[in-house]
Amino acid sequence: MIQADPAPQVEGPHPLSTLRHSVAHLMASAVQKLFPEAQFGFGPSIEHGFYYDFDLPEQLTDKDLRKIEKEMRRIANRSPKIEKEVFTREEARERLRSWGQEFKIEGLDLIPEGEEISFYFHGDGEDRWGDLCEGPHVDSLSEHEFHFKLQHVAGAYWRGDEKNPMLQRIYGTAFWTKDALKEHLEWLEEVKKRDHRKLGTDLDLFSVHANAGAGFVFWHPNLGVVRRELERYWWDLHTAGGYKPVYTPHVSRESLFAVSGHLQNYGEMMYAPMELDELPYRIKPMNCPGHALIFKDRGRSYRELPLRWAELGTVYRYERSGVVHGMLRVRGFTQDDAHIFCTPDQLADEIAGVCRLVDTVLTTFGFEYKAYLATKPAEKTIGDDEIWERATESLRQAAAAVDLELELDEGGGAFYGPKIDYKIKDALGREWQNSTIQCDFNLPERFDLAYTAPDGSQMRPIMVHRAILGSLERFVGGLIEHFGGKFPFWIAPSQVAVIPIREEHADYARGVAERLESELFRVDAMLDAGHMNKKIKEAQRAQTPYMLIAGEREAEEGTVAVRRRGTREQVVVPFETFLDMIRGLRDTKSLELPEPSA
RNA sequence: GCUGCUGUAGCUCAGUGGUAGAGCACUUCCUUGGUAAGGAAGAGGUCACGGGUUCAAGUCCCGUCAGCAGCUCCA
Repeated sequence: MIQADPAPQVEGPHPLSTLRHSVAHLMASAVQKLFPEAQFGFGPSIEHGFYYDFDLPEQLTDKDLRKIEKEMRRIANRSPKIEKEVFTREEARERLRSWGQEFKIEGLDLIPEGEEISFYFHGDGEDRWGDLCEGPHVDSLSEHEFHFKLQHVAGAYWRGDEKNPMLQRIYGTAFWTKDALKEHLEWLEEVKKRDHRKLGTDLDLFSVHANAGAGFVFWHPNLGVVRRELERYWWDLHTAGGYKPVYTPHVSRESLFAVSGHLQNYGEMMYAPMELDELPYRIKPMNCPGHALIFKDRGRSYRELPLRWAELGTVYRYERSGVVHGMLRVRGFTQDDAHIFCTPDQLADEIAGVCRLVDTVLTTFGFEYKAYLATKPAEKTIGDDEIWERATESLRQAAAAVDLELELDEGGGAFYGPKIDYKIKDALGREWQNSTIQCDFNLPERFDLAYTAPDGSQMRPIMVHRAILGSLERFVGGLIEHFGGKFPFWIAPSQVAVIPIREEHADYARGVAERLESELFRVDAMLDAGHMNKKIKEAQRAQTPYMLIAGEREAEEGTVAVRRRGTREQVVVPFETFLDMIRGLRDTKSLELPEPSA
């Protein structure tokens, strides 16, 4: 995963965000010049640039963007100053009305009473243009002091509400120097190359099919290997962590989801019922009801708790057609789900255990993450204040116990309990939620779960939902981008390519390949009569971590010429030395790809 | 779901209402090569799908499906 936009945030006379906001104004004035009927929405600076929303009589195309850029340059060439003017609310309203800017008038009404109301103007004569805006802005718009590019146009709802009309949004970016802009654009190209959808095709990892439906992922053998290694690792960790495997059906009677409440609260995300023997059945959107049924199957004692049950459970959810995205947002996916049934006293320890597990897994893949504590929402919650406070405190304690820093997400909890969410970043710098730890007071109540306490009374357990990878689809999609297709040795689809120099060396090469295979390494034995150079190229293309090239000398000495992914140099070492090295890489799940030392 | 764009060979993409194209990949033969493209020949197509306009549709129109950039919503 690309860590961050490497474009240097070159020090200009103002912060980059101020420049970008001013360029957004410049763009808006150019748009008004070209489309006098334009209505204006909002036009802020954003992480990598800026946008401005317009209501226009015609649909913009990329061609229009070039025209607008040209007009922006013409205006900027006159080095217009940007000037601020303070208005009273009534003056502002009057001005906006005279300009016929309905959206802006709505914007004016959003400004709280007592706050300063300002306009920013730039340009002279016919070019004069002003906008209701709190600023700040750069002093002047001279084209020699900054560089910009308009990137694309997209629809966006007025004030982000899908009930409102849709405006046209133009995205652009701006920097103080030409080099910084260039570097940013190159970074965007790099991001595109690492897109998991592109690599998914290039490396033969996965596919989706119009004929199967949007949002359903087909894992090809190469990615199947990655998944299987990941699952093996996951089960090893969970077995060691005291989790027991459970398996629950994909389809259940609808009444189960009425008990769990999913039908009422989550119904629009669920697939339509199917009828069997005149009863409605549903495909599961979550695994928790099944786990609750297992808990409830017999009486439970406090002596059994905590119970930790894990399932790689495949669920199906209806996602709106416009939101599906490669492997990152799909309609059928497998959660690395587990539920912990425990007493309130055990909660903090259990949470701490999960936090440790999350850290172990995310660190193994070199992910950086942030954790958020999501607390009780303002309304519509279940459970009394005391249990909320106690659970929230347990989450805090647990985090403190494992030195996990929590950012507060006030009121961001589920209606059924507080939670800790983890977020990692993808190649575009977008944050994706993967790991989550959620306390649930609701489901135990709905299913009337109980255990017998030491005093013989029936007590309600707390149920902790937790996922570490989130879903295998999203996590692996993230992994592809994180590593740019260059998987670490232990999960790489093909780990070692074996290439004889000439056909007569194929016997020695075959011996090498068979020895590797006997130790369960994944070997691409390229033993046919083709050209060595072609095989090297093919192994490079496939991102195979190591190539072993064997000719006469190697066959005589029992060595291999090792060529490491991403390099052109070879190191000749005894085959046994290489074997020892890769055993170590596999066993330690190393992220490194070292050169063997002779 | 909404706005806009796109859909031609495995991949990347040309294609002006009148015979379906290129490069790479693939197959076969030749080449026996010490670290990223040796040579020749061949095969490969429901131009996403359905309807319409037209003497004639990959090309124009409508619909459906899928993809892309966003908005909105989520693992």
